Amino acid sequence: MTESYSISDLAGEFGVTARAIRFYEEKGLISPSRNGQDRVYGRRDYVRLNLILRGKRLGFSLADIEEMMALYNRDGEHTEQARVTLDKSEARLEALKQQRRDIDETVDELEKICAEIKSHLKGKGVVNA
Amino acid sequence: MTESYSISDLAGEFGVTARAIRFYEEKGLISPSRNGQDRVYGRRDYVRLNLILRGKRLGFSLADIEEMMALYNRDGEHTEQARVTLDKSEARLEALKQQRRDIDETVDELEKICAEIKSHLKGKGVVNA
DNA sequence: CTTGACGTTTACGTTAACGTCAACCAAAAA
DNA sequence: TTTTTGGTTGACGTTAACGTAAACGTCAAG
Repeated sequence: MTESYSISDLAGEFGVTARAIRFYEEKGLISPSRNGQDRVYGRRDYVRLNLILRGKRLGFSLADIEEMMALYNRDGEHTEQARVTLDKSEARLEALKQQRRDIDETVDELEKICAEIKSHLKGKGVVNA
Repeated sequence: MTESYSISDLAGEFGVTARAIRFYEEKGLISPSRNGQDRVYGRRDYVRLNLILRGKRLGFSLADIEEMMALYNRDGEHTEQARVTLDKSEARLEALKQQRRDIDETVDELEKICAEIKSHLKGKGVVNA
């Protein structure tokens, strides 16, 4: 009952190629178990792949994504290491918030453009949406 | 008084290399005028460079950015072309909104991590921020 | 039994976005 | 006048993130 997936299951689910998935493994971002020679992906791998793709949508490099995922894997928490993790997390947060500001600006501008075009198209029976 | 900049002025202002700026020009994203052989950047170039860099922070490719900037340059607006522009704008908007959702999720997760670490570091006099 | 469908590894190819010279010109400063 | 300082055009180098192809194993269906 421990849900498992083949490589093409995952490729299908997430809309990526098997090659890409193997590549992420090669980079150490996921580590599926094996059934003989074949890769077997479990819940953990599924979640990680999801995180990877979200990171990609945000424009992060795989190296960035690896670092971010490491932040989730805090274990024993030695004090010194915890501080490092905290600093990295806060740096990431700053970058993400800058990104959100950038998005907000861009969205506003694009929405204005859309509005203008729509009003331009008005009175022409061209609007179908 | 028509404010103008040298290539290193811009490079300094935006924290990019002159090489990068020339590269953007080579790709047709900006087109400064010339004073003899030297490039002279005006207000328009300044604004465009700003848009380029914002696009980059959002993880867009230069080709994407070029397309987005073209959306701003609507001119005579032939009806048919206007529809194309509208469709493209709306597609971009969708992608941006997805990106915003991704950011919100990631920010939430990172903030939780920060909070946990902070509480872990409490009672240890290690918190300096 | 052989033909797919699906999986594997190994390895070279590709594109984007610059970095890094080299070799040059021109004006300003020493 | 020689030397900076800042700019220019090639042209080749580099890294990331896969794509693509070759060559092979495996198991179920025809």
